[in-house]
Amino acid sequence: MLGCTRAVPPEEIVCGHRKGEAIVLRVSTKGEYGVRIMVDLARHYNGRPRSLTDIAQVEALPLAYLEQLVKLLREACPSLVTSTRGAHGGYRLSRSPDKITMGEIVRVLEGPIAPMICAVEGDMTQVCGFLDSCKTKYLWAKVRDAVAHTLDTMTLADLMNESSEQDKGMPAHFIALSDVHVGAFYIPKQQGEPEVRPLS
Amino acid sequence: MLGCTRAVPPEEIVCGHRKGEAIVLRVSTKGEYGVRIMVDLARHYNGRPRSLTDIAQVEALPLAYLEQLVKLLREACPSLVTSTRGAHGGYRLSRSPDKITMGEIVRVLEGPIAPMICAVEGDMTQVCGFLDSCKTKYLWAKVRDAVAHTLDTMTLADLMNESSEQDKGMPAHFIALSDVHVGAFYIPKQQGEPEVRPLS
DNA sequence: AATATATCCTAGTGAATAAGTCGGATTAAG
DNA sequence: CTTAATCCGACTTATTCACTAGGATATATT
Repeated sequence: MLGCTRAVPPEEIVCGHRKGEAIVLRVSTKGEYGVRIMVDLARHYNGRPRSLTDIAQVEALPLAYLEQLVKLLREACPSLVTSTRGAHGGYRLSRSPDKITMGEIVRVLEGPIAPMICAVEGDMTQVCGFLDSCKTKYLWAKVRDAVAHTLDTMTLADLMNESSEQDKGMPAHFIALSDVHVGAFYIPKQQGEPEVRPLS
Repeated sequence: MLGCTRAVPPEEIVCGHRKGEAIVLRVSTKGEYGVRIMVDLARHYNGRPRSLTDIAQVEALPLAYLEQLVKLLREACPSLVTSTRGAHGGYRLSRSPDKITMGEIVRVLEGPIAPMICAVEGDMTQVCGFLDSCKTKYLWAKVRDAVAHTLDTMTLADLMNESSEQDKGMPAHFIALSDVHVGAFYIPKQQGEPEVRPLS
């Protein structure tokens, strides 16, 4: 249901990612697409294994790239998805959605949460001998903990239920510094009919 | 007092940034060095203007690069630093440290806070017409708000006072996923004596 | 058995960004 | 009038990102 790829030469229009947009604390497409995969799998939790081909088509994302991401999800310890090979194969969540936190997913896909490597999760005293005199350490550690807390207290099941209340306005008590407006959307060229018809 | 540059070919050792380290929600050197400049200026708040040459030497960062960053701080509206040109010139904070939030600094240096552009600060409804069916929007918006709240509720003055209590152990209730160990540090080759003697 | 449809695996690649570098112009203090 | 500083913009290089390519293997259906 989503049209959000990066490789869009003609019009350069995407959803979660676009080129040349200067924002901070970015999550790469690995994290974005990987979370999408997990949401899709959660949606089909009780059912036959779901193929990546289907996910790629519905989300309008490149299949070969998703294969790399799902590999990370499968090889994680403990694993997040299980696969069945062959025809009618596909992927399933290896646990129920309420047993999977978003922090787990994001860390598997993107690595530890840290604004910079001297503020990586866990013990930091080994990282930089200067840290005693480094006031900025405290700042980045606080940012890291805020993000980690947000991700670790939300499960995949929580996310599935959180689709309605956000529509009636977020708090939005922070200053809007950006002014992004996109008027059209990328429709991947497919051999058949595109089943997504965005913003006509 | 710090040795933390990126361009370190021989040994590849830095503080806040190192190459090839897979972490998520990264802040670039622009943000890191820029915050350092502000901390330095806050430390010298009541005094003669402080030259970038001095800051570059003390922090062991490239002067020409810092010039680009301080330009952002100066041209911001409202401005964060003011400059006086000529000999014995330099920079000063344009406000007292308790009137400057870390959020303001980071946004000036790095742009709006957003894990991805469809979760940029402010109104998001224009960004993606698919968002109704996009569960992941809620996740990234929450991450963004957590970061923004952390940065917006901390002033530069707060950061100056926060050097002691962090030493006696952070909460550290999050899982350590990384295991970063650095044994040595970069000492920039200077013509004279290096006044920083790290970890010897 | 053959075919179609999946997962699985490793390299490679082009574009974009990050992180500086370089050369010079302007301004003011001593 | 020399020195030390800010100011400015173009250029460069390394790294990372976001894929693409080309297969090998496994299994359900015909």
